[in-house]
Amino acid sequence: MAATITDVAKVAGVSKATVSKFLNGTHYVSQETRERIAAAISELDYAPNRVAQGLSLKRSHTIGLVVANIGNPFYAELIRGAEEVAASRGYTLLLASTDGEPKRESTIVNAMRQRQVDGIAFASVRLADREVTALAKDGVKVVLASRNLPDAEVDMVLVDSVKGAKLAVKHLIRHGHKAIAYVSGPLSIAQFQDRLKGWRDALREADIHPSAEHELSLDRMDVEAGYQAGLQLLGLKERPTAIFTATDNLAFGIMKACDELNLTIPDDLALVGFDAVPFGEVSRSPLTSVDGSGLIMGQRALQLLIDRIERDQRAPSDNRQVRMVLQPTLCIRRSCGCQPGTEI
Amino acid sequence: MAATITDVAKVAGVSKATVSKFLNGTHYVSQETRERIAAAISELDYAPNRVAQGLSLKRSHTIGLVVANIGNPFYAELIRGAEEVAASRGYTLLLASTDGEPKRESTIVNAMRQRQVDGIAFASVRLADREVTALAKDGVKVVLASRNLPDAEVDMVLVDSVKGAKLAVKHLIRHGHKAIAYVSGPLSIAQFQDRLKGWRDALREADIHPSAEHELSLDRMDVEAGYQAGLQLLGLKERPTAIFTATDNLAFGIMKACDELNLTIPDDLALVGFDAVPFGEVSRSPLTSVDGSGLIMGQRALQLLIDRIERDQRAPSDNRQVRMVLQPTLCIRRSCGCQPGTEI
DNA sequence: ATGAAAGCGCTAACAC
DNA sequence: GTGTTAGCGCTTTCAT
Repeated sequence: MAATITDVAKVAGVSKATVSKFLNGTHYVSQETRERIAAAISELDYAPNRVAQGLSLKRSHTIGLVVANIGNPFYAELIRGAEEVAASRGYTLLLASTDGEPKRESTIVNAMRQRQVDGIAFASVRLADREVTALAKDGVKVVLASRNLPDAEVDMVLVDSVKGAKLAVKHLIRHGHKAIAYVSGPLSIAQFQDRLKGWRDALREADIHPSAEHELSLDRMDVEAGYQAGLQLLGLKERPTAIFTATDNLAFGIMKACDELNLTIPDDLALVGFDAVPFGEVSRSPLTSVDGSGLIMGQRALQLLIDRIERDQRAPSDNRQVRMVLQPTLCIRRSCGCQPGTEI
Repeated sequence: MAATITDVAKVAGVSKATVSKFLNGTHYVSQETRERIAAAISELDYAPNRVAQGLSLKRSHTIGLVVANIGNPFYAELIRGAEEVAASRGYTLLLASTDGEPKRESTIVNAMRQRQVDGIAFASVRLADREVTALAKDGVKVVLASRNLPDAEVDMVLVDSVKGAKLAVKHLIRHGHKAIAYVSGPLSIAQFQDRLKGWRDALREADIHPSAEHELSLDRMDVEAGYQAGLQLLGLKERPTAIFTATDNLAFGIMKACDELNLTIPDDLALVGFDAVPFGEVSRSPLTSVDGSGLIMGQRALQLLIDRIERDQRAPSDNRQVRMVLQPTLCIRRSCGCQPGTEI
């Protein structure tokens, strides 16, 4: 149905090779034949078949993006950023979501490799450091977005989680809180470890010793999980007066729990999240949150990845690993107890 | 680097053709050679190159999904549904977002065609009916998800918007409201026209004659747009006591406006949205909304599309167009004025 | 400056 | 049952 390079060549009265050269500007083509080819192309409405091109060139101009859960607004933002730079640089995204299942993850990686993606961006890794490193060694260009595998030898972009958590907790302390709980995502994820550390450090520096019951780690990070955690925490004898959560979704769940228990935020409970998803602006109580910039992370990750892919074209096996760490800021709204105009 | 079918053939001591036959189960292969091939495959860790396969078969097992804006949770849900069935049926998704720009849309379509996608699912079309029809005639399998192009001859799955809107407005009327405004997305989109019609019909049936000022149509559908609309509507002398919005995002914006004006939902203003995105559960006021089921729409759309793609393999050019229309339900929370336990 | 030919990895007749 | 061959649409030496 669609025209091929052979059709164009025929119509223009030249060889496929010449058309190809014209198309890629790789060799000189005389003014006259250039015009004939151009005419043929527009006459036939020809567009190169990227699949064939890919087979020949061994480059698909396609990048795999794997996220844990598209429904989580943090990933949605990240995808948005990724898609934006991919498109602007002539790549398209193959999207897949793991739903947190490690098994799905390797299935996905295989599927992507078979499709000859030029690289893979992971916004979700359950794979071990060594598996990721193995991938990279195997020639697959990899970048980690918002995930920290300390020992994996691949590029990554992440937010300084320790610092972010300290920002959050110190802010809560400044509001006068002492009983500040931490609700975490899976501790197998380094970023959540870091946030835990930030929480601990901030408390220690203020000479506060948290009750063991106030440190909770969940294995999911959806609203429902946060809700359960909220119920648990708020049912304690020693009830926390403030909670810091590892992600906004978890904070939203806590809001739901407060709702049910007729607790008011921030009066009965102060709350600070992590990610600063846009939606926090219109959540039950406007959510104060550490800005992890999903959007920017998605953008940077793809830039890094594409840079590496294209660099590798001419200077194969360049091994400088880059770890880009973004500085977090606190996005202050009202769930922390601040009043408009009188932020502290 | 990666092993090819030729390598496998060599190691197994057979021809490529035989390996291919084994792989696709398309011809009989003797028990013995089957074992030799299997051994070779696992020894070499071979996986077929889908690009080469695609070139030969003219099928990429890839489907393009184009949405307006990934950041909108409605689309996020739709993508989730789409990804789920695509993956389960062995396809992967090429994702692109238009940001509402019609120009980006045709760029995207071209890019996807060059990549030989087996079909395209549009969750966003600014293209005219005839362009979409042209695409279909041109052999591209197309499905519309949550978009209604009345004259396009392609499959579509959508929610009954007229009915959904009536559900919403009647509910508001039952709550005693008479001054019920409608905040719409772009009226160039048929679904929003339908929601407008539903609003009008419901009012007319109740013998209510809406003020012209209470019908607002926006050209974007983000929270910010809703916020502006809210400010405008709530600044009116004849202030509405209830608002029905064409999408949840718009409703969230209105909540923000209420916040700023110190208006309480549902006491000062009742609100009903459309889409029932999960987040409505934890929005400023739990949002009552027409359930448009983004998730289901994404699933169904991909099923339809894949069915058509695969059907077309054996019975080319089957032209029965299918329009699947989902029945909306009202997801009652609290922004409409209902109390837990006493829904009306 | 242009063309002929081989090759990318796979499938599909058609022989044997 | 299995192998030979040609071909999918493109790029790329290597000649000319």
